Amino acid sequence: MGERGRPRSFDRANALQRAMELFWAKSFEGVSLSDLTTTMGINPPSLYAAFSSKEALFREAVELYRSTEGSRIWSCLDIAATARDAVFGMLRKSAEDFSRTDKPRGCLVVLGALHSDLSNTAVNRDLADLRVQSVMQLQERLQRGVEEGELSQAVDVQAIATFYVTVQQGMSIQARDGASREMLLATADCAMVAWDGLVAGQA
Amino acid sequence: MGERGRPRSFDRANALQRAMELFWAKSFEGVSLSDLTTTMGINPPSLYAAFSSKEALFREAVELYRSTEGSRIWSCLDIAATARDAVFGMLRKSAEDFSRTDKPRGCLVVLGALHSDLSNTAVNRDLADLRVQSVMQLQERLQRGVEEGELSQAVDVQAIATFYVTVQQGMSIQARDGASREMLLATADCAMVAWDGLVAGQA
DNA sequence: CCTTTTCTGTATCGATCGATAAATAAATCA
DNA sequence: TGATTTATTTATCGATCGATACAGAAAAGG
Repeated sequence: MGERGRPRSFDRANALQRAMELFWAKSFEGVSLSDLTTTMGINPPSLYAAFSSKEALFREAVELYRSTEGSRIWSCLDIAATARDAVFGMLRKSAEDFSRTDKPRGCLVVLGALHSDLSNTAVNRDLADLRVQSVMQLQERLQRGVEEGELSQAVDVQAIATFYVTVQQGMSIQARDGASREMLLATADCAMVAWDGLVAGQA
Repeated sequence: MGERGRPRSFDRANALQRAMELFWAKSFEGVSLSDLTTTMGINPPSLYAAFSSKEALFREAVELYRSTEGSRIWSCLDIAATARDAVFGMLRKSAEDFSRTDKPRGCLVVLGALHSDLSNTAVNRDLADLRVQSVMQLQERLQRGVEEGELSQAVDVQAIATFYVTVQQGMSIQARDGASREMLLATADCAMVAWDGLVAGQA
C-alpha cells in the first residue's frame, strides 16, 4: 500500500511555513496567488493540489501559527503558578515575540483578516472567533485563580480578561507601527500596575 | 467670475461622507471603485473629476474622519482640566463612539489600512503617522500635567502615553469583534485603575 | 511491457481591479 | 447666437485577481 502516482517534488511543510509568514506579514487579502507561488517556489496547480484553495491554505497557516508562535504566547496560562504570573507572562511574551527582528511584527490572528470582504467572510469570522476564544481562555485562567483562593470571588473576571486581551491586541498595532521591544515591555508593565487594584475585590 | 462649465450634479460633501463611512467600515483595500460609485451615487468619471483618485479620496475621507469622529475622541485632551481627566475622557469617548449602532465600529485610523500593499504604501504610512501622532499628542498633554505640577517629574510620560494609546487601539479590535459598550467602558475603567500607580513617580 | 495514478509546467480562464476615452449635456462668456 | 468650459453617461482599457484545462512526466500495480 505504497504511495501511488508521481511524488510531490516540494516540501509541503516548508511551503506552508513560507505561506504562513507571508500571510502574517501581509494579511489574507494582502497576499495574492502570485505572491504565494513565488514565495513557496511552486506553480498554482501544485498549490491547489496540496492545499485546495487560498482560503484553505490560510486556515492551515493560522493553525500552524497557533501551534508555534501563538502557543509561545498563551502557554504560560497553563504553566504559570498564579493568575498574575499568567497575565504578566502573556503580556511579556507578546511584547517579545511581536518585536522579533526575524519575524513579522504583531499577531497573525489580530492582523490577518480584520475586514470582512465578500470573498473572506469565513476567514474573517474564524479569526474573530479565535480572538474571542483568547478572552475566554484568559477569563478561565482568572476563574481558576478565584477557585484556588488567589483572587476574591468579587473580582470581575470577564472585565479583567477583556482588559488585558485589549492591551495585548493593541500591542499588535503598536508593533506594526514600529514600537521598540522596550516600549512594548513598558506597556506590559504599565498594564500590570493595575493588577492589585483590579483584584482588590471591587469591580 | 462665476462658475464656468456644467455644474456638478451631486453634493460633493455628501458623497465624501458616504465614501468615508465605506472606508471606515471596510478599509482602503476592502473598498472597490464599484463599491464607491454605487454608494456615492455617481459614475467613475465623476469620482475622478471630483477626487482625483481612490487614494486621494481616501485621504480626504481620513481628514473628514479626523475633523469629526476623531475630534470628538481627542478634543478632551485640550478641554479636560487634569491629565487624568484627559486620559479617562479619551478612553470613555472611544468606548462610546466605537460602539455606536449607527456607525462602523472601531477607528478608521487604526483599521483603515493596516497592511502595506504595493498599491497603498503611502496611505498605510499616513495612517501609521497619525497613530504615532496620537501617542505624541497624549504625551504632550501628560507633559503639560508635569509642568503644571499635577504629575511628578519622575513620571515616564512616554510609557504612560503609549500604554493608554495601546489600550485605545486595542479597543478598536474589540469593538470590531462585537464587544458591548458596557464592556468597552469597563476596559476603560480597568485601564484607569493603573493611573495612581503610574503617576506615583516610579516608572 | 502497459495501465493507472498523481504531480508538474505552460498557458490561460472569466471576473474584477483602478482608471479613462469618447461623445454628449449643461452651464458661462463673448 | 456661437464658442468655451466643465460634468455626465456609456463603454470600455490593460492589469491583476483566484482558480483551471491540458498535456507531459514520474511514480506504483499488474
